[in-house]
Amino acid sequence: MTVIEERSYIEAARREKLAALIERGIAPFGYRFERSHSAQEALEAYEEDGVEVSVSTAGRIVSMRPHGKATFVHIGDRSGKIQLYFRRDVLGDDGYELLKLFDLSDFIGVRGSLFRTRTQEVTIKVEEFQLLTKALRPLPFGKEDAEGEQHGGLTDPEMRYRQRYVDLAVHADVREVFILRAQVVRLIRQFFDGRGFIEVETPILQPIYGGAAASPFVTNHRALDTRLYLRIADELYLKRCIVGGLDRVYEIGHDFRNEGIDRLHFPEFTMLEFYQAYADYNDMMDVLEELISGIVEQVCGSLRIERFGKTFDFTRPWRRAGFVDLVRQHSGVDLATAEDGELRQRLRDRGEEAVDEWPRTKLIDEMFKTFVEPSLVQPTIVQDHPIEISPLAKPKRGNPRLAERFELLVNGHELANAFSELNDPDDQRRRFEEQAAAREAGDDEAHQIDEDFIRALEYGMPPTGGLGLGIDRLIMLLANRKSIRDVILFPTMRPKT
RNA sequence: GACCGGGUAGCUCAGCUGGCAGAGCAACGGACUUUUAAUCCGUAGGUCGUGGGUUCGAAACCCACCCCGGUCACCA
Repeated sequence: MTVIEERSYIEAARREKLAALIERGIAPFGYRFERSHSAQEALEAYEEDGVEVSVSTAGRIVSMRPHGKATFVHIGDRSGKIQLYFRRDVLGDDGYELLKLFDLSDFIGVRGSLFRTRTQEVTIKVEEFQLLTKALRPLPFGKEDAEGEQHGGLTDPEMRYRQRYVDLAVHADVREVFILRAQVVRLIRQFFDGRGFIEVETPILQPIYGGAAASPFVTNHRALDTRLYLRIADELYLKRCIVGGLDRVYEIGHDFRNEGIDRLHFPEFTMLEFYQAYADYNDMMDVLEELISGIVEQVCGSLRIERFGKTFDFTRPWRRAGFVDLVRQHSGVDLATAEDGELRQRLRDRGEEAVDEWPRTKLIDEMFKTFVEPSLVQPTIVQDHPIEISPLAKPKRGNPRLAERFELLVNGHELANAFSELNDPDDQRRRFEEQAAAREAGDDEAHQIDEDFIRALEYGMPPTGGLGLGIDRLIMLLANRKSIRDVILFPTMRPKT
């Protein structure tokens, strides 16, 4: 009893109804219900007045308008909403009285026939109904007026992320984002399966992390008494698959990077990586264009899409531009000849601080991010990065100071990164050693030396093109969402104390 | 990590220069058989993020802390 007294008066009222239901022998948490139609299907099944169409459907009560001896209720499922009409003279006194024990958010199942109300809304005239689940907490359903304007509802971002189930239950457009996400992932799998790729799963817990420049999460395996890292990329294991003769592989999975959180970054995110033997980075550009333009067209119905108040055109071919050329055009600096001091000065002029501690690799990267990235709105392939910032890519044919690498940028954000994969084990060892030296010098995001990976390359890896694509950022673009958290179902939050 | 903004009823929010903690929706009771932000009458509902301080008096002012958002930093 004290427990109930400590609850809010609203929950207490629902608990009282729960008790009243049990007293009447009604199970408040049902087992199943046979539906003949979803809400949407029921709306479509209506023919005309006088034609009897009987339907059984179920859903959550999202609005209720009692009028004495008749009551209007809307229930919703994933397909949409439908109105129910309960009449005392149809359901009998006892049956109709039961409605008073129902609340917003309860799940019910109904059977009845379709008709149109005076206001022309297709509605089920309920002949039988049953409670399927009693909700003990109310969902904050707002109200929608005639103009479709929302009143009330749920806006607190903290609750929307912490209790995503509430956000989903209340906002159809949030459900749409995750339905779209599932559709995109399905299209990706179809794309690669249709091209002779096989989907593989590589370790998430790794004794040595690599394949990107990032800080890892560290954990411990008790039985092996060993330190393990959560992967920051799939890359090095997928290339081992190529060494082993799998020829074309892809993986869709989570990578983990122990970094800050902002609109574009989240420590646990979804990456697609694929590797194709006997291909180079030019082939990867074609594959990527085909993949992305195909998804955009199938999901959005057009290659030109309006997002974030801009128009993006994914019609092939996309613009292609050289990394060094772009930096020269936007900053006047030639990375081939510029000294570190000049780069530092240019960045300092742009308000960057702490530039004195940055190694050259970081300076190059920042030059691009600061001067070039914001201006690349339309899909752009940026290619041929300086080799020192690309330790896993082959040198460019004809210019060994550059790497056969490209990134796809859309709306000033990196979406994908690809190489002609470095397959010379001695060169790979030298690159790792440079990385190790950088680590010594304090760059704790530089690669560790992965001896097993080098050994794999020594057995011989065919020429291979590889690519990584951030799924979350792709979904953000397609779903028109500004924050990566809006495309992740349950974003980790700091625990409440 | 730094700075800015926020945390008040179940939800959305107001609360001025310190003076009895409010509204709409939701809830509860009543009326109402085609309503749809239903309407009408009535009732109840609060650890004002937490802990200290100033004051006759603090939701408001001061200090510390917690949580969220944004910007920056970090982050290919």
